[in-house]
Amino acid sequence: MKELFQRALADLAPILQSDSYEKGALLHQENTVSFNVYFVQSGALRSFYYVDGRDVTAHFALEYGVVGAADSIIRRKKSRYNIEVLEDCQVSVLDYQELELFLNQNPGLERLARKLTQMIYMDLVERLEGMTFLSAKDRYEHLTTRYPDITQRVSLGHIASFLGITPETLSRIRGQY
Amino acid sequence: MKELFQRALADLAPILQSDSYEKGALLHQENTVSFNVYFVQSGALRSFYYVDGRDVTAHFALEYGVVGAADSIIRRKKSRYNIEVLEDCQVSVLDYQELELFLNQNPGLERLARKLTQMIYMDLVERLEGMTFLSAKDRYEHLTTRYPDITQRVSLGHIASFLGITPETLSRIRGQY
DNA sequence: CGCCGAGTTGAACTGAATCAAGAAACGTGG
DNA sequence: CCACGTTTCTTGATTCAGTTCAACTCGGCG
Repeated sequence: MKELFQRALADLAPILQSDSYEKGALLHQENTVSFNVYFVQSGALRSFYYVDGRDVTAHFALEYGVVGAADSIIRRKKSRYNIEVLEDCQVSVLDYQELELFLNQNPGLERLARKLTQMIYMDLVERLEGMTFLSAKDRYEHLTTRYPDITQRVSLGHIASFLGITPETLSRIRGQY
Repeated sequence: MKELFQRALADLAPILQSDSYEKGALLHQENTVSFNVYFVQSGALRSFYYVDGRDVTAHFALEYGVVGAADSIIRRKKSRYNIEVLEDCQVSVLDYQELELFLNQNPGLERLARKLTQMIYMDLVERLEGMTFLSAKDRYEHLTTRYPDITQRVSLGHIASFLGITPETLSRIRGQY
């Protein structure tokens, strides 16, 4: 992922914009349209949505991660997601519509764009598989194996909803060591 | 999806190959490499993999659906998936590597390819969300709403594993009407 | 200090899994 | 076309992972 990320930053530089945000900032609000894709250089963000009043984390983006309102970008409609800064961060922002124009003029970059999408896709496939047949504990361990420092960096409540369990269950899982 | 599917068939015709297969055929076997993408014109297929001996359906592809060994295509490695014909079917087969060459020569089709990928992606997003906070019953109802005839066409065991529940639970859900 | 949100702990409850036994449906060969 | 075996589906009893609700602890911050 990291190499691809770096290449994307380099090759898309002409249409990228660097920005930094503070913890707590809301980069995108549900029910609005946004074509922004954030490439995270440092810090941590998450996207989340509400399910009957309950805040559910859809995705975490740490260093070399990417986050955006995928539904808005793809369907060109208002998004169900919010994007929040969890740690002061430095990001490169890409406007997806600009990207499409840029790709028209630089077809040589199409392959890179495709690869990036594919990585994001495979990530989701893995998560889906985890959700269908792993126990809460196994899902937690899988997450911490992939992102060992995540528990130090984001609140356990957010991790719990990301894993599809309650904060209480997560606490008990963590307790049994 | 349907319109996009039709456009893809038309625009990619030069590199597509029509084929038909009988129920029971195994179009792809795990631990082998395959770059084939099947566009389903009629009939039904599924992809599945094994989790400690248990057969788990990853994806169904009915009319206007698409199926392939995504992991093999993306990572260019042996796949964990099998692809099986559930109903006699007519498909258009696309070799993903050929597609990439074809796209180099026809950059005008890049956008179509991207859209197709995006649809597939959003499908997965929805499924993931369903898995994280819907009950077994709700997931079943969601599936039958989207594909009303699926219960007549594919075995309940396959549907159960697709939904991440046991056949017994599915049977009970269906019984309570 | 004292509050407040985040995390923990406990007890009761519940949705779904498991194990086990039958009942249908299904296709294959006589 | 029927009989048989196999696979698929159903039903029941029990167990278990995870939820819910409620109370309590802790660390930071006004």
